[in-house]
Amino acid sequence: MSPAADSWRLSSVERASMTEQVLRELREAIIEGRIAQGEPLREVSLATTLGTGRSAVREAIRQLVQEGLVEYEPHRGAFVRIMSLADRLDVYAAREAIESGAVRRIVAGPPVDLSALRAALEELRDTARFHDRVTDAVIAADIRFHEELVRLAASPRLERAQATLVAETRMLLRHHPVYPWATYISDHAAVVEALERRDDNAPELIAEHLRLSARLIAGELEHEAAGEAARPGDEPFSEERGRT
Amino acid sequence: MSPAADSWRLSSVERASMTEQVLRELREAIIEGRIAQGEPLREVSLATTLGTGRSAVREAIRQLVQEGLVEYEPHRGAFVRIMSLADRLDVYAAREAIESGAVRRIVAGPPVDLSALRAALEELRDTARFHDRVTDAVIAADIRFHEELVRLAASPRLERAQATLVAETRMLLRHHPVYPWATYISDHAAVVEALERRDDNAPELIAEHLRLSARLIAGELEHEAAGEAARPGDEPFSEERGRT
DNA sequence: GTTCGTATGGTTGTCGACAACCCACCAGGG
DNA sequence: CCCTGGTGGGTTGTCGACAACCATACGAAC
Repeated sequence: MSPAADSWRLSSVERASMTEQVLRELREAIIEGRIAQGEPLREVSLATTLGTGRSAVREAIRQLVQEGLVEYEPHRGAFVRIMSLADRLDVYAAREAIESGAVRRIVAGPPVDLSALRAALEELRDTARFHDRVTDAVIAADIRFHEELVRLAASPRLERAQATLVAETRMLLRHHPVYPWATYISDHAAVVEALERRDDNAPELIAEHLRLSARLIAGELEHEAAGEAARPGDEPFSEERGRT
Repeated sequence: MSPAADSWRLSSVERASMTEQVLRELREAIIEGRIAQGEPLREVSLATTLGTGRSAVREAIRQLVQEGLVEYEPHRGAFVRIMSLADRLDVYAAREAIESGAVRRIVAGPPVDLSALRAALEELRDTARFHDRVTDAVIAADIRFHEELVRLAASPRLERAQATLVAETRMLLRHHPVYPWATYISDHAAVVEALERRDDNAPELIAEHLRLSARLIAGELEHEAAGEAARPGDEPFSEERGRT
């Protein structure tokens, strides 16, 4: 009955189900752009190339639909979602609602332990210090910080809502224009400090941070919109601008 | 090539896939409490009773997991989620973030057409007038209003986030204590009026409305928590209090 | 030329079968 | 008595097969 006789504290090893593996593989492939936007995801084709059955692929695709990376049309199949400018802005609009809502909840509720968030901030600082551009490590640290932030609100449903936006966020960050580093770090630090003071302005700080990111994304693409000039907010972002 | 030769404007009739039918059936059964909380959802059993195969049931269950009605443990199966008091409060906490975020977006953005929202409000008024207690019709009208509200924010991702909370909301409303009707209607009306004035206080109004609902739910159950007094926020809400 | 019907290849929707797995039970040894 | 190891029933994980379906191309009739 001694529940803690295993004092080595080992992290539970988890076997990955077939669906899980396929899910990860497809998600990474889409985020990294190895599968182009608009491309169809054929079940049998993917199943054979991944060396698995259709069921696993099907379930993985269903999950990717939830994450917004894939679009599904009944009897027609799944397609890698084409992210219009409006879509990219919407990711940040939704994140603004969720994350600022979470922060609002944190400052309104009882005091919370901020150590995990501070640690995430430090890691973000260090990672950014060693990378002069937006690498996967920086992206991971950034996501981590925002996840830790929402976690403090102690709302499983807000966490879930945020989780469905993580994949899209990662995708966008990969194509993010250079963020002014000083501002980037200080934005995050400001949020932490505001939380330490239990400042009512904290929700607005995180919101403003996200709005800035959104504006950068919109700004980067302005010349594209100017080039086509037809229907702004409808062009996929160019993965291969300048290639071939 | 004349795309509008069919001037009758008929609403697209949609055949329901097997999965869709199973999904609806299970969802209603859970919301109405015909399947008790904690009850396991066995795939073969459900498949045979519903006269379908396991695939349909499986996919439906996956969707219900997303909607928060069902909990899933790998290799163990699916179980109707047991909603603790904390869970019920969390539904409203998440809704507060999403809906007040949506309203914040509406008042910050360009003016929008409020006619649909006004219509929803009227319908809510009329429905409530003819029902002295919380019926399915009232619930539907309420949900409709809040959906219309978020819709005005023109954010697909916020709509999606809200959609995942609709099922749980319906479930909670069915067991909602009597809401003071006058306040109930005026709360909604106040939001619409604030939007008409493009009032900065509109987000706070909807947030307060949701907080009131949450408090009512918490209040109703206080004596239960007092009765057990052990771990508050962990008891499922009693479907059969006073029966048999 | 346009419209309709029809054939056809490829894809998804749905199903049942088999393997992998979890869990409760029981027997045996310390 | 407690722990270990094995066993069996029931459930999920995964797969391939067949049916239903969609889109296109190709004629035929007007």
